[in-house]
Amino acid sequence: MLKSVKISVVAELGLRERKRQQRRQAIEDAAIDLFEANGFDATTVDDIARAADIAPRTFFTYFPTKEDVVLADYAARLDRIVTELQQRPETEPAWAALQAAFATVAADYQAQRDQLIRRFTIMATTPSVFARSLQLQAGWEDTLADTLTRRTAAEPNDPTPRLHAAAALAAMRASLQHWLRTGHTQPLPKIVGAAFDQLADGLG
Amino acid sequence: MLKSVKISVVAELGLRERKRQQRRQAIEDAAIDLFEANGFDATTVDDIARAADIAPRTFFTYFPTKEDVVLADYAARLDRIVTELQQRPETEPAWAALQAAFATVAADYQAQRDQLIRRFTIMATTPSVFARSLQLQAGWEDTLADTLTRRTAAEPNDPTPRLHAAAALAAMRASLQHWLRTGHTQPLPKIVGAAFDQLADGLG
DNA sequence: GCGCAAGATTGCAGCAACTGCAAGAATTGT
DNA sequence: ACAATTCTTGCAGTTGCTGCAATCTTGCGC
Repeated sequence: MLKSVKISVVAELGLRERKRQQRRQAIEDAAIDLFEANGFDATTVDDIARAADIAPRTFFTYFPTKEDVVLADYAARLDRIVTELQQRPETEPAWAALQAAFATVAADYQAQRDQLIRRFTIMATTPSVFARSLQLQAGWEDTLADTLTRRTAAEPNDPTPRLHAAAALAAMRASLQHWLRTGHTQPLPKIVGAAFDQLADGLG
Repeated sequence: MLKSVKISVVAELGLRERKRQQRRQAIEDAAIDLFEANGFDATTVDDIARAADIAPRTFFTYFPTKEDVVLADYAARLDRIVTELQQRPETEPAWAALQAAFATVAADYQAQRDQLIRRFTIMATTPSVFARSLQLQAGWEDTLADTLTRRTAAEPNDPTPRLHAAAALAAMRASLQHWLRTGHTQPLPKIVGAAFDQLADGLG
């Protein structure tokens, strides 16, 4: 009976898939706890496996690298931005559309504040994790640039979309850093909005 | 006699230092050749050591990671930018000063075209090298933001200098990518200048 | 020139991330 | 209940990178 309730609520996921998600969550939780307690580098994959009650080998069927545990839902975030971007009216200028898309992500961040701060803190203090996040962001830049190129019907080699994408990500990154440094007192969407405005108005 | 000539020309470096630089160069050359021939990942440090005629262990007294061979003089480049930036008149607006500083680096790049293209090509096709370069650039961003903060006498928590630094690096990166993609036909300084202008004029 | 101090190279042993492979266990549809 | 599919796991191996201690090379004062 419990089962039938769950199934009806959870949109009919098989036992397999449900277990998989549970396990993934268990690994994440165990890993983040260990990273906070002992530091990222001092925590081995074997440690995580022990804490999450799986075989060490199994870890790598859930995450490609140790770093990716910290950045678990980065990929989903990009999808979100691209979707928002594509839903913006075609007549809107590229930069305004970007600003709107990033505003929703900033709101997401703000809503999941505590979750994210734990992860960002690990990221900010662990070079290898930080490097991995930059690598993922570079992938975002490519995708965003492509999306903008298509949106604005620019020539394939026009550098403008890429510059827009790069500037937007830079604004987001600078804003996040400022948000964390100032103890996340101001609301993140406001900071991000201000950064975008500053770039829109020109830096000269 | 050859020796005495060399010494007088090379500003009197000791035998020790000269040998060190030769060896470093030998490692770099051997490594880049192997990377191009077989790919970065398929080349082991042992391979490089063998080709450069050193012990494997010695490699790591010259380069902290395998990736750093490809990015050998990245650090020197940052010094260059910061020095240029500090020599700009204090009255000049921050963005204009940044533009001038990056213009000289763009000219350097253009001058060392062939050398750099080999390295950039490896970088662009090897995720781990690319990640490492982003990591180094993040360090630049910190240094540049600090320099600008001091220059403009901004409050320590003012996000503007960081935004400027991030935007400048984004412009440089986007320009470089465009330069490479278009077969480095246009002069790099021109591309970089245009990107800076675009940001100066505003993206709105 | 000679010998001693400083610095560089090297070999060894070891750790940890990650991979391919194949055997065994669980889950699924019938 | 059985067969097919998929997932977990153990094993063995590769590679990057590190600390340490021995050995060799260079620099320098005499």
